[in-house]
Amino acid sequence: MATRADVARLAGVSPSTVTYVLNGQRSVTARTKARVKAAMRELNYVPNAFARGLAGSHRGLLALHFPTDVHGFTPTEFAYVSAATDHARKLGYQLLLWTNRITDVEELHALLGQSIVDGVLLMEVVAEDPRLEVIRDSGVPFVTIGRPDDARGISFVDSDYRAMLRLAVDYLADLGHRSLVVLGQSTANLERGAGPTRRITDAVEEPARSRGMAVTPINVEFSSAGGAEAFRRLLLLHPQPTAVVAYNELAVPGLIGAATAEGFLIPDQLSVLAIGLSVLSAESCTPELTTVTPPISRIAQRAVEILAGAIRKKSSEQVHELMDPSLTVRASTCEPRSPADPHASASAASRSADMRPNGVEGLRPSGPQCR
Amino acid sequence: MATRADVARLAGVSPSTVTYVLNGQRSVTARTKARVKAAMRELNYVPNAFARGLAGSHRGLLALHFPTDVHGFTPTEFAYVSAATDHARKLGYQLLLWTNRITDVEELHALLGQSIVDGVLLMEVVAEDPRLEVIRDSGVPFVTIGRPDDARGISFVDSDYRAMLRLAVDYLADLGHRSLVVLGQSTANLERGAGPTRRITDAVEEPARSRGMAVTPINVEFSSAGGAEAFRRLLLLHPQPTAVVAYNELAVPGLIGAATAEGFLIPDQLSVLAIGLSVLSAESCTPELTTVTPPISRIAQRAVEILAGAIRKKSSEQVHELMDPSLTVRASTCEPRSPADPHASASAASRSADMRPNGVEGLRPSGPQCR
DNA sequence: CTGAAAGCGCTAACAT
DNA sequence: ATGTTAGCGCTTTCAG
Repeated sequence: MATRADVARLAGVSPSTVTYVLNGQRSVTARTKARVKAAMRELNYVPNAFARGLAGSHRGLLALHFPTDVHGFTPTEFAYVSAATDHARKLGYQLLLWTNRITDVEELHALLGQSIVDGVLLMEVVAEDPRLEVIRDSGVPFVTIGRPDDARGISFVDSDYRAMLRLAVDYLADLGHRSLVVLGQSTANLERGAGPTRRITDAVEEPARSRGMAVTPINVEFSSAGGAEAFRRLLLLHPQPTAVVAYNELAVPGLIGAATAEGFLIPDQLSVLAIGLSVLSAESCTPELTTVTPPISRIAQRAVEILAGAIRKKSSEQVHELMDPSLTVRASTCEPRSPADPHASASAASRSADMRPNGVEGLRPSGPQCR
Repeated sequence: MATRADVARLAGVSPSTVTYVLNGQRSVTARTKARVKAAMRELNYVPNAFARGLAGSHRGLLALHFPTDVHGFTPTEFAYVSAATDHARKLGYQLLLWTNRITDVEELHALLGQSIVDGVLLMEVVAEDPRLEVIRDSGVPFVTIGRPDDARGISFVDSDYRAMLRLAVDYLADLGHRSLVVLGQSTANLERGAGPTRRITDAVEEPARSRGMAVTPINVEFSSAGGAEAFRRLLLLHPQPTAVVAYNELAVPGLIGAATAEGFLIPDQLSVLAIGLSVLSAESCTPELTTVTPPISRIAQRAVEILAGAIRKKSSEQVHELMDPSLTVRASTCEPRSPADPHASASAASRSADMRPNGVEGLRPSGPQCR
C-alpha cells in the first residue's frame, strides 16, 4: 500500500501538498497538481481511512439503523438501503448496518459512544421513537427516513402521504369506485405506534370526503396471513368495497390469494392499489400491482445528502422534506364491474356471502384480467 | 472522550498496561487490573477504533457483500444479515454492507483496495462467481455463505442440500405422494449460473429414485408472477404432481395464489413444501408453510466465526461446513387426497383440465385445510 | 503557493 | 509484571 509520503516523494513535493490536492483546501498550481495526480495514479494510492479518522474529524462512516422489530425487511426496504449505500459511497462514505430492536436503546447508546460514525440514518421511524432521544443526546448528526409525530429538532425525508392518498383516491374515484378499504399495518404489538399507517388513515379522509367515497380502515399483521385475514374482514362489510388501498407490502399477496380463492376476480371485482412499493415488488405480484409510490432512491439519496451536509457544516439547521409520489397503473386496478352473476349485485342490501360467485365461471387463471 | 492516557493516569499505571488489561496479551496482576478497570469505568472509556486500526492490524470492520442482481433481498436474507451483524458485534466487529452488482468487479476491487475491512462475507454466491478471483487476489480473508462450483481455496458455510432434499422427499413419500415438482429459480438472465437451484435439482434425484417418485423440475423467475407461471406449467403435466418442493421464496405466494384461484385446495390437492425459508417467511404465508430449512442464524454465526478465526490466525486453512437441515411441518402439506369430484381421478390418462373441480364445493377459504 | 512539524490514540517491540 | 517508546498515515497549524 502506497502512503501519502510515497506519493509526495515521487511527485517531488511535500506530503502536505498531496493532502491539499486531494481535498482542495488550499490552492495548488496546476502543474504540481498534475504531477501529484500522476504520482497517485502510478502508485495506485488510496488514502488510509483510519489515519484520516484519527487525525481529522472525518470518519468516512455512516450508520444505517434498521430496527428488527417494527416490521420485516422487505425487498422495498432493500431498495432504500441499497440506494443509500450507493449514494453514500459517492459522497465518500461507507454504510454500517446496525440492526437492533428499536427498544434496545442501551445498545444504540453504546454504538454511538464509540463515535466511529460521522452520522446516522434512521429507518422505520415510529410515532414515538425511543431512538431519537438517545441519538439526539449523543450529538451525532442524524437524519430520519420517515418521521416521528414530533419532528422538532430533527431532519427527515419522508413520503408525502397526503399527496399519495389524494393521487390514489382520485384515481380510484375517476375509475368509478364509490368506496374503499384502507389496508394498514396493525400496531398491536408495537406500543410506540407506527407512524405511516396512522398517517395514511388520516390522509385518506379529506380526499375521500371530497370525492364522496366511503372508507373503511382494516389493519392487520405485516404478513401474507394478515392479508388473508384482511380479506375475511372485508367480506363482512356492506356495502362491500370495490377497491383496496394497501399499505402493507407483505399482506398484499395474502389478500390477493384469499380473494382469488373466493372467486373474486382481481381487478374486476376488487381493485388493489398498493402504496409505497418498489417497482420490483409491484411487478412481482400477480396481477402486477398498480401503485402510488414515493421516489425511493431519491428519498434515500436526499437523506444521505442532508446528513453529509449536516456533518460538514456542523450546522444543526433542520431539513424537512416530503417527496412527491407518482402513480403507476399496472394490472391490479380497473373500473368496478358487476359480475355477470345476478346474485352478486352491488346493492347495499345484499348479504356479503352473496358476493361469492357460485358457478365455475368464477374460476379463471389469476393473471391480469383487465387492461 | 477519555483516552487511554487518561485511564493510565487515573489508575497510576503506564498507558501500555491499560492496553494489556484490555486485550490480555500479557499477564497483569489482579490488583492493577482491578484498578485499571475501575478507572476505565469511571471515565467511561471506549478505545478509539481508528487509532486501533491505524496502529494495529485489527480494523474491527467486516464487509458483507450482497449482490443486487442475483435475486431480490427477502426477509429470509435479512435473517442471515441480521444474525451476522449480531454475531460480528459479539466478536468485536461492525458490519459494512456492500451492495454492487455481482459483475461489478471493479467496484469491489476498489472497495477492497482501501483495506478498511479485516475480512469479507460473501452472500448469494453463484456457480462461477466473478467476485471470488478479485477477492482472492486482494489477500483479504473471506468466507462465503453458499458456495461456488469450485470451492477449492475458499472457506464456506452452506446448507446441506442433499440432506435437505432427502428430508423433504422422505417426508412427502411417507405421506404417500408419488410424484413432485421441484420449483427452482430461473437463471435465464444470470449467465454465471445460480448454484442452489442446480444443486437442489441434483440432490433430489437420489432420494426420489429410492422412493420411486417422479420428479419434474420447473424453474421460474424469483417473483410472485414466477409462481403463477409455475402453476400454469404444472397444469400441463400428467400425471399431475401432488406435491411441490419449492426453492423460490417469492414464487411461493404466487404459486399458492394461482393454485387456489384454480380451485386447487392446498394442501389437499397440492402439497407445498418450501426449502430454505426463515420462520417468519414460512409463517406469513396462507396456509403456513411446511419447510425444510437450514439453521439460518447458525450458518451466519459460523461464517462470522470462521472469518474471525482466519483473520486472527492468518492461517489460510479452509473450512467447509454443511449445516444440517430440519423439517418443520406446518399447514401446507398433507397426504394426497383425491377430490370428491370423479373427474379428478389421479389416473395418468386424465387430462389436466379435468383436474379442476367444477362445482362450488371447491370454493373455500384458503386457510389451513389440514392438520 | 508550499514546506515543516506537531499531534490524533493506539499497538507492539523493546526495555527493565 | 510493568514501563518506555517508536511509529501507523493522515490533518492542520504555523512558517516561510
